Amino acid sequence: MRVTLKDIAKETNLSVTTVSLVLNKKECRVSDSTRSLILETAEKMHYYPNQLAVGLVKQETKTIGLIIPDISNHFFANLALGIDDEMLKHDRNIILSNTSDRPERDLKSIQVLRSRGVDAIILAMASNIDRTYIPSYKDLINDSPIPIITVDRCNPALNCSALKLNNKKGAYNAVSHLLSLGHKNIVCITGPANSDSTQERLAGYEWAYRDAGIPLPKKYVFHGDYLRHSGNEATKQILKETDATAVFAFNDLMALGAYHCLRQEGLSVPDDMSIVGFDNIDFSDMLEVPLTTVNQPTYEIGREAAKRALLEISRPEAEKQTISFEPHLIIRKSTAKPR
Amino acid sequence: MRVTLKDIAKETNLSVTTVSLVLNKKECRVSDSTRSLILETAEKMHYYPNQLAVGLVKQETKTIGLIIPDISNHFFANLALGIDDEMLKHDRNIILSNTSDRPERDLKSIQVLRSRGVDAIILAMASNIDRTYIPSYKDLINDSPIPIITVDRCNPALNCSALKLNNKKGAYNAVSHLLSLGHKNIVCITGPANSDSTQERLAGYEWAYRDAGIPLPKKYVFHGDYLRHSGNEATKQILKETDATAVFAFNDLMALGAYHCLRQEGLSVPDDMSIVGFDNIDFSDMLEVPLTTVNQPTYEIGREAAKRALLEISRPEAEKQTISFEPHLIIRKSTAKPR
DNA sequence: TTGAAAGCGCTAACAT
DNA sequence: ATGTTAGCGCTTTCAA
Repeated sequence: MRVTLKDIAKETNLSVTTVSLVLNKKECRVSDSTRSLILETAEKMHYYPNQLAVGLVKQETKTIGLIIPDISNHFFANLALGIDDEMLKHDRNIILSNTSDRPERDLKSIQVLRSRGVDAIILAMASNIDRTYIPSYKDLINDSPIPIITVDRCNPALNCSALKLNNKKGAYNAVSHLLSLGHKNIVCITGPANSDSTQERLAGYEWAYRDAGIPLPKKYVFHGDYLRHSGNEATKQILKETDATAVFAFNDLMALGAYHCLRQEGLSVPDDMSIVGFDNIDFSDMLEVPLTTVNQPTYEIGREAAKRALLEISRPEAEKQTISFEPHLIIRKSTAKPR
Repeated sequence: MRVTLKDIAKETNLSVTTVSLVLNKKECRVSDSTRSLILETAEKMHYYPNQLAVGLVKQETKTIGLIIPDISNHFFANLALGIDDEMLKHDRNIILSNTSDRPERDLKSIQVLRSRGVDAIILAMASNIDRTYIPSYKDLINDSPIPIITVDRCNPALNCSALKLNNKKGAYNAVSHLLSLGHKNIVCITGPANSDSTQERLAGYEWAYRDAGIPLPKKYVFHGDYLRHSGNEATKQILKETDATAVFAFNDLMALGAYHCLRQEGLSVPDDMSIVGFDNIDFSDMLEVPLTTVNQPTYEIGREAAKRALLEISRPEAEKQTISFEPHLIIRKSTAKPR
């Protein structure tokens, strides 16, 4: 059995109250002599408080729930790191919940984490949420007794603060860069059609063309699934069906697939084909031809989400807020003038 | 305020005891009618138990602490995933603690997690632990009231179960492969000199040479720090100072650095130089020349660590155990006969 | 078949 | 300056 307040009280012949007061550094009352006596015996007996008990009475656990699709994904790992670093500063811990991108697990996790008394939840929702799930999310999130902050992915029906990259602007930047190099026929490799980010990036693509006053190519949408292989396949199709001079892959993994396909075909990047990615994962600057890509400040988003959670914990009446991060195009070697 | 047992008791005109009994599925006692009444009102009122309270009385929180150096590192992220997946099956959650590879944070985290009542801790210690820290680790870990399982890194002075890859064997396999291709002059790019894994892999290297009855090269140790850049620098040095035909990098990141250096010098892999890595990170098979490397079954190690933790929770008297994972060399395109 | 009461370890309002 | 008491939400003996 661990050492408790009671043990220390007994040892020092003082009351539990006094011990508690001292150990919680409430300066008031208590003489210096008792104070130091208590401090010493606590030290000696290796006392440390039972946070379960503290949490039970204070109704606050100094604990935050983090729900994400896949911790092994570079994006979410960095997000988690940002959150944890920020929480550490505030002596809070995070309880991790990995959903394998399954909506029903999002919902279950929210319940479980609440059961565990977390003070707030940071949620990166599953990507493939079909309509039928939305009401359940709404039930759980709108009017939640604790703050819930969504990151990366959100849904307009949800009444909660949200932090995410301005995907549309990111895509706009990427495509504008290609257009300004002189490319006219730029094609996309998208993510899953029903994902928010795909829609937003596609809108950014079209916006860039409109803005430049250049007509859209006849066919420019090639579907991928955010995994590398799909980038490879889509590129094959692109080579067969179009005379595109540039490819905008909606993430770096698919851009990598495109590289592979082009190499197989004996084509060179960027001489035969320019490529832009999205995400700026670690490896995009370690490639033989470093990849031009849109940076996602994942770690920063994590930190800001943590800060926002903290704020809403201390001020539950605070207005829900949507915080948008501005994308930044990193120009490397995979883009050049068409020849 | 959340719905409590008491609320349900009041609503149904039953006692808290009965409600608790039913909701915990203790089949005994209780008539079918009261049972269903309770079940229904619990459902209706959206009751879910306060795990803090449960934990307090049961002295078990169904919660596991995970202490790792860096969740954004592919290795630890996969480890965490394995652990979480396994824990999910057993309705347990993990509390994450990121240490930035700082030993003092390891120690602090152990305390904090205990304070939070975790039932066990899985610990991947900081890599740069100098002697002065060992006693503190011993104090905290040996005779810990809860099981502590170390993964990846351990220390012989610690009395706890440990899971890790057989690094020596991994290095042996890698170097034997190169030797069998006909390479005689194979050099290493190591990790930090004071790290366990570096020592073990170096021993494996030498073992392979001994085993093959081939004399060791005059100079074969080049120091790196497990980061990419150091692989690049070491390779420059290797080209200048040796006539090696193969490089064994102690991790994939440094192997990547070696690739870059060789390309800069206009040399080709594997024609001019064979390269073997260690870890098998995602990207090692996405390179222009896919990397031959030693696989670490990180996810599996995580799952096994979780299982071990569970076992020691249920049987605290169980003998501490050291579990070694057998490495597996993945032969890709970066190794060939010397020419 | 059901309930009362004690207690897990702690905090905080209220005495003294 | 210090102690008494109640209670956070739950489980669990023991009693009815």
